[in-house]
Amino acid sequence: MSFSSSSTGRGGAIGGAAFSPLYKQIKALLVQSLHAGEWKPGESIPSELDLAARFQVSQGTVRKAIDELAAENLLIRRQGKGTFVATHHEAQVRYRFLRLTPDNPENTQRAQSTILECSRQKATQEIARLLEIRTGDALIYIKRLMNLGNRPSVIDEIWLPADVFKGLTSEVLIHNKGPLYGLFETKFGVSMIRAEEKIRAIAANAQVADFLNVSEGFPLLQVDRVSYTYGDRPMEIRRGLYLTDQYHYRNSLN
Amino acid sequence: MSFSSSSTGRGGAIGGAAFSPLYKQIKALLVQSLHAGEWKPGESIPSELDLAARFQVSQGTVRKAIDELAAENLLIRRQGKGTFVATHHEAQVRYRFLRLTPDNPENTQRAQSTILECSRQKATQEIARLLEIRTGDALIYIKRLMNLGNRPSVIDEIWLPADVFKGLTSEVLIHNKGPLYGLFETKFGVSMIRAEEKIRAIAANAQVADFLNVSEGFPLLQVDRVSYTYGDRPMEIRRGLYLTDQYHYRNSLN
DNA sequence: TAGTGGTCTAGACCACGTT
DNA sequence: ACGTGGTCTAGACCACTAG
Repeated sequence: MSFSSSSTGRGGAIGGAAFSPLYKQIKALLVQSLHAGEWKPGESIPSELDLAARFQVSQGTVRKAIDELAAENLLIRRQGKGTFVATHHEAQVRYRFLRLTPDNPENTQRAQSTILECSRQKATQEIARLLEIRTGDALIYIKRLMNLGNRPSVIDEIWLPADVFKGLTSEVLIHNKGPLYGLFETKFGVSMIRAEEKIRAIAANAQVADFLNVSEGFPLLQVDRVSYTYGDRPMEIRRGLYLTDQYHYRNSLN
Repeated sequence: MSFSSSSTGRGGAIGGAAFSPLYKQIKALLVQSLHAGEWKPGESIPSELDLAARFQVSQGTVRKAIDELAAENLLIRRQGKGTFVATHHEAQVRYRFLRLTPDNPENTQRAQSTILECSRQKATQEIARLLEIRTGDALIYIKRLMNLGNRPSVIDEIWLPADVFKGLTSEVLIHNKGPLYGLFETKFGVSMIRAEEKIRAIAANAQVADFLNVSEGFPLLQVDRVSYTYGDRPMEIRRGLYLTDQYHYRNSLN
């Protein structure tokens, strides 16, 4: 295929004329296939040469598209084996989105969660805004307690759009082993690929203090998260309260 | 230059025989030049073709080396202009390593800092370990109060190796406009390129509460940071206490 | 041995910024 | 018009994994 500006080929803009390189267009097509479920989490995608033939471009162009998707953790490259769709199942012990780490690395964090509640709610204005749905739309609400190293350490409140997570009940949650995001992939076809968090220090209220075995007013980390699937669609709101006297939230700055 | 395994070319291992691609070797040479100060923060480095000639490799190989350095924020590419050494000066308003953001984005955070203390200390065992120096080595200790939006919001304590930051006094700090890391680049030739943070929720003690205009016991974010220069050498320890009732620490997960 | 991703090259042309 | 980074191609060969 020849290379030219946006008026040519896939993804040409209608009138804006924003230049979009070929590999970006290929990348968008790959994401589209991922979103459509053509290749599922954990599976391998076709080889670079196969994709090059399919899209009628050179291997190098496919390569660059895959490179970016691998950098964004949508795909995982394995030399000699192939390129695989990222999954929250493999990360198993090391929860991909949980940045809580023991101060003392010897304490292997055996995570274990207890469902405290699983009910239906209607979306408040705030949650509707974040999930890009309408106020009053049906939500599934989950409240759970997580133990790290046999000690209650995290309380999570989770809000999900009910239409997408139809059939998500307390029973399903209790039977689930491993990360919640793994369940979302397997049972509901929702892959979480990115999240934004806002972190604050707050004081534990009476109820929370009771669950976490601390006194009322004890300082906790409040982590407000919005998780996104393919195409930057928000799919989950989560508020986590972390006990950070023996754990900390780790972060890298570049 | 031909392409072969580690026994060939620059960077060949002595006996371990770990394979190192050419572009990784070029990358290491570039970092070496950056560290040596051949190109200073804000300046441009030679063009890709010049570097290709200098290292006797193809432009594509130099390109891949620069790509990775740009991804790590050591270099900044600007189409049509050149490739520049990253600096903490340009980031000016948007402090590169400060993740504190107003809950209400309208509140433009006018940062302004007051030096509370600048003295000499000897390294404790803990700080010596983190800075990879010896216990008892000379340190410069800085304590400062930062105002965001005309409200005291952050208290920082900073520990620096005295031999590297010779001549860093209270006067120098007070006269400095802009980010501290900009001062480090200009006056001491130290470029901070990466940092690791550990975040916890703690209760304000009496002294801190007084500085931040809150009551004792008020929940604060405690951010412990280690900053690194070229070659992963730790060069700064920092403990920040953040008031997060109107601000939050933002983070992206991938 | 075959297939996959990973590296390297050489050359052509495009987009952007400056002169 | 020129120089810079950005995109694309085609082809060769290397490294890793599996059958």
